[in-house]
Amino acid sequence: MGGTILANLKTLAQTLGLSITTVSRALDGYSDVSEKTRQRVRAAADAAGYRPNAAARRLRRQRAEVVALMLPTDPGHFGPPVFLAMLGACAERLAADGLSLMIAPVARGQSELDLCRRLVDGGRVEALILVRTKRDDERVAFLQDRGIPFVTHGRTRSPTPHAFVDGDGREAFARATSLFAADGHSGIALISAPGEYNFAHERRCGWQEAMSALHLPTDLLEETSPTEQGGFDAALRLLARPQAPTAILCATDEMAVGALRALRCQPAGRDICLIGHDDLPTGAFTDPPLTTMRMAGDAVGDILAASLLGALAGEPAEKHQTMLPVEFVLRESHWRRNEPASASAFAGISEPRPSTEEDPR
Amino acid sequence: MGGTILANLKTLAQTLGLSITTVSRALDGYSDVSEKTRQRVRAAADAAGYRPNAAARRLRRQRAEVVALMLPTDPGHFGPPVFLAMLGACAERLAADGLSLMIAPVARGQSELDLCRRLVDGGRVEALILVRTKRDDERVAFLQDRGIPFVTHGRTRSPTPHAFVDGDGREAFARATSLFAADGHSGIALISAPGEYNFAHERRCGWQEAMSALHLPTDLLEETSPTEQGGFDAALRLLARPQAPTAILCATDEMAVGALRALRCQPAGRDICLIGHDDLPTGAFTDPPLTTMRMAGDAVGDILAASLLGALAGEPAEKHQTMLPVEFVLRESHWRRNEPASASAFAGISEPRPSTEEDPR
DNA sequence: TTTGACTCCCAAAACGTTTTGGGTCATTTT
DNA sequence: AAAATGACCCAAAACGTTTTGGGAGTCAAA
Repeated sequence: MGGTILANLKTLAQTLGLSITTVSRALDGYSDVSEKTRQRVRAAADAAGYRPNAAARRLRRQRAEVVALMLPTDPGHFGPPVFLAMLGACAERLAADGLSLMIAPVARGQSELDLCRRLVDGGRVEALILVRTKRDDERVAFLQDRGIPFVTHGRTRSPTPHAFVDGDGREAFARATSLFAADGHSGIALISAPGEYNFAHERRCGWQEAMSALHLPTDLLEETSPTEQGGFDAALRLLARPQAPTAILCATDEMAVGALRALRCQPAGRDICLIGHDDLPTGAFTDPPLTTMRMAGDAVGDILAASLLGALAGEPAEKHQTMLPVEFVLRESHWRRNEPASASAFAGISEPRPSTEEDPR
Repeated sequence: MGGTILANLKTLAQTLGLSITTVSRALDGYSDVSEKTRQRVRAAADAAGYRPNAAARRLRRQRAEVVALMLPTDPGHFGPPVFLAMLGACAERLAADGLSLMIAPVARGQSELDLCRRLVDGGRVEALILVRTKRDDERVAFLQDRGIPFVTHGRTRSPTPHAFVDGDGREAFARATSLFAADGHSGIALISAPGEYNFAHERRCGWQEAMSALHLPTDLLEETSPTEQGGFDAALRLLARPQAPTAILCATDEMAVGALRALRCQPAGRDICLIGHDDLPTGAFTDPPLTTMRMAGDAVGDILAASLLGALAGEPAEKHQTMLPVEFVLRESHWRRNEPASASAFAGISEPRPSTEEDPR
């Protein structure tokens, strides 16, 4: 119960018979105040429940002490399951360094760049976290031009390097394609998300490169919105082709769930193999259970925060470019139902450690 | 384009040959600057990309312009599916009123009250959003004592009223209990979450009151942690009782999913009816698909923000106490598998509008 | 001419910190 | 005895804004 509503340096100084300067320096641990008075000040400050006023400190220090995370609100948004945990971990790590995490949703009809500007120009933020990067992301260019530290979740094609955390979707989709081929598939389709998104581009490249290396045609491609509906529609279109695929890769699990539903509708669809990406919890319960992939490393939020702190400390961007491996989560949708699962080429790959969605039995 | 890195009122004033005061007032639309100069100022400000420095403004105005949402990080956390959308909507609504939403996770080993104090005392926040309230929530008492505006997601037992948004879990659980009874059940169990949480208490009361009204015993009760594992364990314990229940109510879907798994393990379990609460997406895919309930009204985030703005404007708390009805989401887990679904008393209740998880067929 | 009203502008005082550039003693060194 | 060193402390300036309390003109009414 400190008593008074506000506790200033001024009131503290008056109470103690010291100057504001001395009180401030005492609390900040400068060496030019005696040990005795330092303790006296600490005690008084604690008793009064004193906390330096954030606005005043930020004004004087010219540091916002805030980092914003730009939250996309459009469909195919950043997937909930990991996201919230990531957010929490990130905020927690940042808080340990005196930084607050604020959520900046892009308002309807507002451009992401505008929001970026608003945040930076008002001195409201000191650094930014960008998710769902585009290949050519105008926010990245802007921030680099302005010299504002930032880290992205997902790479970009920016000529000047920047800090990022990303999964190796290209390698993962190439691997999945090869494994499908090893299982005897030759018509391997890709349901891709819009190519402007970097993650979609990478995954498509992985599929394309693997198909080319296998001398298989790369025309079994559908690009659609990264939503369940998009996946549903795209799968129907694939099935309607004269040469329908026997295996499908989906850029995201959300799309994969939609595709799976489409496959269940069509008699020819039930035998088609399918793999998604993201490890949405829902995938464990689809029919058949969805085989998928996920970025390894549970602490993406942590890495994001650490990289940002590095960028803030002026460390070179190259030191904070984290590529996380992508690991498979094998369930059932990837193997041909008329053959034993153990005969699949996928059966040879190493199993990931159990996910948190594990059956508690 | 703008040119210089910083744009002050000072530099603007110098450029225009005006005083700082005039520039400031012109931009704020005061009536005591001429229309001509106002336009001149606007133009110059826009050209320079001027935005008032947030820290300075906040210092002068003694307003943080920030509201924090305390994010629980412990198990049985706030459910992802609604949460992220809610967060975004809330932030968006607040931004429209010039407020930023910051995420304040309670760090490991830190008390929620401490965090509250830290936020308030440093003038870092102007108002707070509390989720997962306890019946006797120390944060509520603290904030009321300090006169800090806040809104909670979930009620509390606080003697002085405060703004909240909550679902009527008591009524919903009572109704579910009655409907189970109408279906011929007499052994209706409740797997409850810790009673210190207000939502858990309400739901338990609903069940208890309905059971008492029906002259049924209320000893088929298990209290456990609000996690999948908790639900799993509790269901096993219920099955092991001499008088096992024939129907089970679960305080949350997460617990219900665990319980469902437990029921599948036991031969006697497969005939037991079960209902959860929260409408987790996962529930649509469990075996059997989970019947559940959810808070109606898609715009909880919006209401939360609006109530907070009301509280900030000094409006009486009573004006911002929103009780949302809870609606059923009927799938399969609630009816006796050996009878037609249409024979169930549940079949008589009105169907909710389709959820976003609807099959796109 | 004085008075008042009205229009447009401004100097200066906050807001609460941090930091610069000393200042005042006492103690030691020349 | 004078000068230098060290240990403590402080006044005042900045950070960039908003707001208070006028001040200078102009014009119309007394």
